[in-house]
Amino acid sequence: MSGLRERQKTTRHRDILAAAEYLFRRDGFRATGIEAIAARANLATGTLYNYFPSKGDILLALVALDGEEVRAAGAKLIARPPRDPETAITRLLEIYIEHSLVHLTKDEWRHALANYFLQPDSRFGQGYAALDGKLAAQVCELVSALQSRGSLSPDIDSESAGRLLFYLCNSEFTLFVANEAMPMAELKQRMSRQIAIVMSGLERKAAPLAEAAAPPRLHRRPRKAA
Amino acid sequence: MSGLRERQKTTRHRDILAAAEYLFRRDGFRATGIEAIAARANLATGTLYNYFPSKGDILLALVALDGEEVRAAGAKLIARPPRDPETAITRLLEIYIEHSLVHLTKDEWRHALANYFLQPDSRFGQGYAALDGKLAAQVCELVSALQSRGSLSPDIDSESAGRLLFYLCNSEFTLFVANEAMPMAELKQRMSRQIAIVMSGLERKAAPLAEAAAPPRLHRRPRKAA
DNA sequence: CTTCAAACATGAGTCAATTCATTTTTTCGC
DNA sequence: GCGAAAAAATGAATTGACTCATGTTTGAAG
Repeated sequence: MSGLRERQKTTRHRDILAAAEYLFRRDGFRATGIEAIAARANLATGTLYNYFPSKGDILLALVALDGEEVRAAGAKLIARPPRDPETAITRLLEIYIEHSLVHLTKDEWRHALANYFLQPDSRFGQGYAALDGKLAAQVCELVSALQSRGSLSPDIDSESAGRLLFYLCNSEFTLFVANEAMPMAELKQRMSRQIAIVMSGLERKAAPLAEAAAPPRLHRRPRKAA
Repeated sequence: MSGLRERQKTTRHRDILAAAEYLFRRDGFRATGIEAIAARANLATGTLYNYFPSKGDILLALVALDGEEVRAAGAKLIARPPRDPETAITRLLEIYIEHSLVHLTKDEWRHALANYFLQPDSRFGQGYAALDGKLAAQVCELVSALQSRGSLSPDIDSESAGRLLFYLCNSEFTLFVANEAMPMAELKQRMSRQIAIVMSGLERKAAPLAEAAAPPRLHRRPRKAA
């Protein structure tokens, strides 16, 4: 492909995101006008729309960038997870929520969530959904790893368990974001209580003697159909 | 209180909601203009804003009405819950999701969620949050009832467990709503898998021999009332 | 039955995101 | 290089939710 055009395109893409990142954080999403972003990125408002289909999509693109960082951080933990399974899960989910406010404010998260629901099928909406999917998959992966290491009962569908844990995290995060006043400590506390409950369902039943007498009732579920 | 004015106020309130309900469903939330709602309710656009602070708040008010119905339906089930605890929980959550599409479309739910995030602190945003809270509380109540009936382990915080179950439902519902194509059957299936996992953490541990060291009061088993 | 203040209704006006017809720039075959 | 086609840039026009200055109705005191 032609060099100049491609390069300018990427440059402008970056410029827009950088301008938006700065202004959204400084003035808030709502108060930041498209014109201001365009001006800061040295282009006309109309031009901006050649790069992003809407203001909301710019924000979702920023969230996606952030998400990629989180995914990488999570992957590191999964590579060498803590021994205690509950600690391992808790750590992973804490990585997610702790990272969440590094580059984005609660205001931005609220608007990102709103914009996702407004256009879940747009290119950037799908990007957001895909990100969520990747993180959920990461939790599933960790559960699976803990199972094959023998720390968790192998009888449970790691897919469902991972989803459950991720959605627990997500729901509490959502609540956290909707309440400007809630401190992160409270979010963590609420999360850890629920993690504990899930883990008690996932842990290897510590009743070796009884198992011989009464076979455990396994909650076997049909495998997810592709 | 003054009769005429109060009555006219309630009437108009109702008229607006009725008009919006009709138009949102027929044309979609976005395509429905404020002017159209106002016209159908026989008032000027400006007047409408004396009753609802924004278009989104009208939708949230509709959701709240719907939510009240769901709460009532849930209360009935709680009054006489199925014997099997997993069935009881599943039924309650299914009531929620089945009811969800009776009066509202996925499009409306998407916009309702978006509007909630845009204004979680507005009067109607808080109303939405309160509704969520009430439903979550209902699940907690059911868990608690199942505990005192002896169907579930009494050692678990019913508050956290209820929240966990409700959020599981909510998260999957959210996914369902974001994917126009997903059928309700898939939503139910995903939900039931995760419910199963949570329940295995809540159920009375069925390992009597191995639990010798555990506090004896765990083994109290009241007869089920006939 | 008047009168007045408060509450309510009105619709033209404002504001900001998005679109679009037009102009400018880039690419590429010759 | 040169001209036409394609791609990108532009900012004025559009759109639709929301506001506000103004006019109208209501309820109660005198």
